Amino acid sequence: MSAQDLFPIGVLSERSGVNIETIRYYERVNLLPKPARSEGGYRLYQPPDSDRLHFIRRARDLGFSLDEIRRLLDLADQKSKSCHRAHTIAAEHLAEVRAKMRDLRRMERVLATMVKACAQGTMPDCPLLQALAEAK
Amino acid sequence: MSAQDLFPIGVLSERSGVNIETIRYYERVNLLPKPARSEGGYRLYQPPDSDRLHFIRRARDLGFSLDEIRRLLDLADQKSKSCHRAHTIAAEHLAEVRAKMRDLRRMERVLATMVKACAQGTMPDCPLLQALAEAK
DNA sequence: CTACACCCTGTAGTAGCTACAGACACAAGC
DNA sequence: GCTTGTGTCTGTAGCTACTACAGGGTGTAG
Repeated sequence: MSAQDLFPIGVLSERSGVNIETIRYYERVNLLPKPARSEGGYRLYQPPDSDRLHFIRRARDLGFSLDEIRRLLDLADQKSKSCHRAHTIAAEHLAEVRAKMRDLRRMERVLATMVKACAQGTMPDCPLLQALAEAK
Repeated sequence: MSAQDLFPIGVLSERSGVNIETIRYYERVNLLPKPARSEGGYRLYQPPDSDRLHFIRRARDLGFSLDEIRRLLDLADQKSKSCHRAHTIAAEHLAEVRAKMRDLRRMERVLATMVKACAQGTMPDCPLLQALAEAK
């Protein structure tokens, strides 16, 4: 890795689409390694940092928590990539995503009904507010 | 409202299924009015507080933010219940819920594919980790 | 009188950032 | 050499919606 490959945080931010503050945050919580520094104290990154940040971003987009991502990165760092453990993490996360989808579907149905009832009526009392007030 | 209707926070908590700490938190952020106090400084609630808390809980279950709930409660407090504004709040929230559902569906598809690929293979490199590492 | 459950305030922690303040670094132009 | 502008630094505080204490007072049953 030659010195020409080094770039400051602003460049990393632009390349990855990740906020500068967020990059520093990831460093603080040990998702990104502490990079080299210039004489003036500026962080100097290398292409592998960019790859790692892309990995993080992609996993975030898929809803993985930072803790899950940390574990996935640890696995990716190992030469003997533990497919099994990665599978477990992803499968558990998938189950959570599906659970959240069920929750949202339930909410969506109730909300849609309420909004519809409210749209129709010039009723004495707002049916939407009444529905919320009703005991479960 | 007679004095016999008064009950302490623990009873309110049990009746509503809302944590005691959470009830105090709701008071602090002005979702619940400051209740009367006993001589010893204990909070003393009345049935309307219970209704209000049920309203909050139901709205929370539907994913409304505390800020949205505050506005809904304000509307519900008015005699001339503004159906129109309540409708707007709920419709916007419904749109957010649907947006979140779309996000989750997208995640779900990708995750399901990744998990499946990983389950099958005893491949040289974990396809799940590779998929995460790939540039978008 | 002593347990004991209940309640009080105030503060700090959680996730995942984001937004400063106040200072230093560095390059370009005059 | 100096100024201007942009980039970066650290450290801290803010956001949502709670939750979890610590360290104390209250109220009642035996």
